[in-house]
Amino acid sequence: MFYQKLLPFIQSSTKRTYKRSQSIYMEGEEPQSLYLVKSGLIGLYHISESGKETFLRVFAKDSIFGHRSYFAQTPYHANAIALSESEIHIISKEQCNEICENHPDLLKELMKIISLELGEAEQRLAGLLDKSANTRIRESLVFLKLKYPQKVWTRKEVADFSGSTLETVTRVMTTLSNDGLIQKNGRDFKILDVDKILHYIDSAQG
Amino acid sequence: MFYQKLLPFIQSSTKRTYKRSQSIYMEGEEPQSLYLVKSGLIGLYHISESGKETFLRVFAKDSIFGHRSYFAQTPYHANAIALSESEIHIISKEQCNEICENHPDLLKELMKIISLELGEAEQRLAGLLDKSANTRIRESLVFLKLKYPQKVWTRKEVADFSGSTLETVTRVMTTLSNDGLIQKNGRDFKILDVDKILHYIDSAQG
DNA sequence: CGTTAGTTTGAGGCAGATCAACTTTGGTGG
DNA sequence: CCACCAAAGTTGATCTGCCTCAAACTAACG
Repeated sequence: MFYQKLLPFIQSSTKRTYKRSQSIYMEGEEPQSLYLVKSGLIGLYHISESGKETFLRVFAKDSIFGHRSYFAQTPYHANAIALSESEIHIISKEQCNEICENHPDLLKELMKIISLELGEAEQRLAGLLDKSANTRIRESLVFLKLKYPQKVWTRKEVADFSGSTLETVTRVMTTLSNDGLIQKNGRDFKILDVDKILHYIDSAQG
Repeated sequence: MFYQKLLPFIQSSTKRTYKRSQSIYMEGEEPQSLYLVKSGLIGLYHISESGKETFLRVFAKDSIFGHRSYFAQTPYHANAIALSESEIHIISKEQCNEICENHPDLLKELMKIISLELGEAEQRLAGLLDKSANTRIRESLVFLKLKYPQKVWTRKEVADFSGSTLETVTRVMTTLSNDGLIQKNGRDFKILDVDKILHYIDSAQG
């Protein structure tokens, strides 16, 4: 795996800790390094002038981030924010260059990662146009909670990820809970029936 | 530039011609090659089960496509369709492998291309959520027509690119034409005042 | 010129955003 | 351990952008 191959470079790298809501980098800044998540959860957010927040990507243990801007050679197009207490390895530009020059296998691995990310982004782009908010919210609940079960996802985070609002997320969750498809525990929740959540007949689109 | 570096590999590659609306590859197929546009215009489309078409990317002279699926090692996630008569070089999987193994500079170049594409996709994703259809249509008109002026863009193509409908595109274009910001010539149109088109006060969002 | 693909215009409806007021949760410190 | 309070969640009522459906029109090409 990618992370394994990267290990030798991490030995000599800086490690930093971030608390929830702390920013690792901000849109517009020049990329100076790559980041590797050692523990915790990082969210990549786009924030528009009007203040609308869009939750673009999640990074968990062993994921890298900051790679897009590094290779595009453009300023960051979004903000990286800790979603929970996180430890991050910071890989310097010099180390990155060394990797690129002398480790084509790692480069190819990175290529695969970014290709998958582009696929996901375009899939979501299309989904925003042909799926109802209700459907997107249900898919996001399943995706986020099954992939990162330890995290207590807020309604706002689900809303920003699904492209909706926290009020609408609340309403969908209330319905799902009443139908016994999820179980609410305080602010947290549990997925009870993945299939029914995803195949729920959405009156908005049959 | 990328295209220049790729030239040696193209000499021995197959060349094919596609008519407007002809498909180069379809979603779900296994990637067998990379494609390089020699002339014409290619559109990458996602088509949902309900039939909704989303226009993801445009490829003009000297752009490659098919690279995302090739490196992600997944089936194509979208359809590549000729938007006008086009000549395409087809670079075989074997040649691709050879490039990856022995030409890290080309690989890094590809990395940059795909990083920029991911940035654009995520920018558009966020735009769908915080900009009105009206704004997105005006931006798309400017982007598509200024970047590819020779192409007579249909209302449907603009709609699929902006995430809207052809009726709404028609209405926006009628307004812009009445205000003297674009000039309609039959089915084609000309951009007259980029700044005013983009800074148009959208009553929907100020 | 006939035919098809593309465009225009109108009328109607609704998903879900927005605004607002209230309740609950869970961490903090006295 | 309890009281407090900021952060998060709930619920209701309203409003609208623009999608959808429908029907008539026109460009462009063989």
